[in-house]
Amino acid sequence: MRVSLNQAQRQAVEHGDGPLLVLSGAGTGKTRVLVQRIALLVERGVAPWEILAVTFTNKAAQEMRARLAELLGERAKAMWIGTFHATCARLLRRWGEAIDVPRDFHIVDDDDQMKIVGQLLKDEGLADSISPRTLLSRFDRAKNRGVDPTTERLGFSDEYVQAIYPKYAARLRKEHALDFNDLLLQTLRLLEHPEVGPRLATQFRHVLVDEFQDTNRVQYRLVTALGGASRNITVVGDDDQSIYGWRGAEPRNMFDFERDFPEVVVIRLEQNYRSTQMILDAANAVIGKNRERHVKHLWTDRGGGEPLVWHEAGDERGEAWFVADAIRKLIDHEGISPRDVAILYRTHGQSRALEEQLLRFGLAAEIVGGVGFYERKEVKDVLAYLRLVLNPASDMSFERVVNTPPRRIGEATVEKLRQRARAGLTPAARKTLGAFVELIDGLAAVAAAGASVAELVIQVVERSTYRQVLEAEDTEESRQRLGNLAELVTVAADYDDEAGADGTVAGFLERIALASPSDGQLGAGDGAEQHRVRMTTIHAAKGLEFPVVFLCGLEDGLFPSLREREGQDEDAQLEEERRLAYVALTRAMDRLVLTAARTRRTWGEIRVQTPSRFLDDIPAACLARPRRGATPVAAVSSGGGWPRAGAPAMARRPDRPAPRRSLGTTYDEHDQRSHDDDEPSFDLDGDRGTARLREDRIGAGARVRHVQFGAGRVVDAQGQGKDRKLVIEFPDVGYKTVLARFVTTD
DNA sequence: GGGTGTTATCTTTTT
DNA sequence: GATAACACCC
Repeated sequence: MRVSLNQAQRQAVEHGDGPLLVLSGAGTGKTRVLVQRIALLVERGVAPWEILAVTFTNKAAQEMRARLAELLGERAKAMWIGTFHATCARLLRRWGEAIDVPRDFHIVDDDDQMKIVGQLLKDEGLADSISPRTLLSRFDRAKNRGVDPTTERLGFSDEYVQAIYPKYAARLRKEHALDFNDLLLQTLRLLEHPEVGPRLATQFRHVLVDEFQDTNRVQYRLVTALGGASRNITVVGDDDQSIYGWRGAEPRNMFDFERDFPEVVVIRLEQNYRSTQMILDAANAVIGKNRERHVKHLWTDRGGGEPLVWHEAGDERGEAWFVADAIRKLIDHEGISPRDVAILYRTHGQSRALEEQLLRFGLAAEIVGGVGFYERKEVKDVLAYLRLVLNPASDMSFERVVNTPPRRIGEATVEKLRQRARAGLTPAARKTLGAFVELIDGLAAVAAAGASVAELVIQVVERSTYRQVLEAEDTEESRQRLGNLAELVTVAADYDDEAGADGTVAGFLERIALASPSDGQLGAGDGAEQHRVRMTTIHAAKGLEFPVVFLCGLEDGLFPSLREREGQDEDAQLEEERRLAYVALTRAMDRLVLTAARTRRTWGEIRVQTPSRFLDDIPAACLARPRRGATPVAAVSSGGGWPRAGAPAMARRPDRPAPRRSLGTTYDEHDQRSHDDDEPSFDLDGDRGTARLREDRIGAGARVRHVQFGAGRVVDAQGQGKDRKLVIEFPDVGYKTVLARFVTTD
């Protein structure tokens, strides 16, 4: 760690009592400031347990704790360091009973929420009216602001919210469950409790908040309430990096803080220690287009730097090929470590093509986020067993596993139980249910006998016959699942080791509930991560830095995402995307490569893409691109090496009249040929171009074969691509409408 | 009640 | 392309 601090940093570190607002641009060393400041507070006599540091992600919390442990040793352990949600869970666990939050509450994740809401919608006969996801986002939108969804009077409240939310809340109460927002809201209520509130407000002599621009209204109130007594609140943030508006973040909180704490000392960190001037110039130019911002003057004494490389490939595989090839050469010829390289993208869906090509080039990737370990079905099943052992009254857990693995208890039986119509059960069902109850009782006995969490997990997998069933299946997938369950045992064993005598099943479940899926990623500590290129969404990359950054998928519609979002106007949305671009660009220390694909396959559909409008904002002098005709490889490495500053290239939109927002355009063969002429080297498989739009070629008169109905003749066809429907006359079954992708042409 | 095959839907982004 | 929901058949 750099020990020396610049003047502004020093001022922030040494600030004494009273509110402090640190406006810190990207790469200006805010984490260092926070850590040093906390260390100094302890040196000055503040007890570790009187310090509360709130971060946004578990990763950030872990890192902060680790750095403080280096400086302070054991004392770091007693500090309150965690995410908002983890901190609130801890407070509620300790004090929640004062406001009737049950001591044994558990936390429901998105999946559970969706299931509950889906079921309620079905019960009310509204399943076709609104999707659970939309409804949940409406709940959240109110709750993010501390408003009860049913009393919301500001416009977006509607009959569905009115109908379902009370039932949803009741359901959670019954299950002793809180959702993520409830954690925050209940803690806020706790702070209003006449006895507990004042006590909590004085417990922390110093409250410090990282990424303050991403706090929502409820979190703002939490911070000011928790630090209210001493007014020793330090908030650190950068409104240009506010990228969680969709989650209710209000960057405005930064200004409100100044208003609510007039004596606040404001310090600006503007010297960037991370990136070259070239990278900063590009990033500043992009963010400069935003209107709603506090203008900052980021500067660096790392002058110059290499221009950004821009490459547009034919399709996403070509893009991935370019990236993988470039990384391979950086490692082989320039001594770059895989660990120094990050591939960033807008959505998780982009990762697959990239990973495939990396593999082809012998490069291992660590994908952060995506389909997380704790979201796997088998893992959730076993966790549901644990929850059921803990709380036999949990209907949600019961319904999840009563027939998992299948033991002949079907929907009909479950429905009877729901109706409390036990009398109507068939004798067979009774017997099976009895056995299930015995299974759970047996597991409870194991737990009561003092088994470790890991042992209990093993018992669940064994006694539920999960292992036997998966072993009998013996497919690639079942082996994978078995492996995941083995991994879960390891995770539990780690927890046992760490928590020691304090470890409980409940503690284990809570840790998992609060962990983001990406926190469950494996491979930590085996040394292999040193050899892995990191791949992550831009959101998950916030706060990180890498010597070399590849930013992929710079295409309008993908990045910026132009997807409509309820409750946020288009301009605000675009500004947030632009901030996201700013975050992405400023992750890079030395080298930055921007890529796009002219066509991209999404949802099995090929679309023509246009380069991102953000590219237009990057000054031409900051961009280089491989010479036309040269293989893209040459530009990045090998012979020509990395492009030099002043390379005579600039980003241009394609001059063909591609419609700017051409998201619905289907791909055609001419397009493909012309692209392939451009970049013949990308065709590695030799299987491209075959059967691309096979479906569209099937029209009236075609002879086709269907797996079920046999051979037939097409009499009519409608739609295109994967949605193309055919009306087929089959000699045996008559006319049938069938999707074109389900028939073969012999 | 369960298995199979067909169809609809899906994607931002995270605690 | 993948997966969850659904319809149909045993």
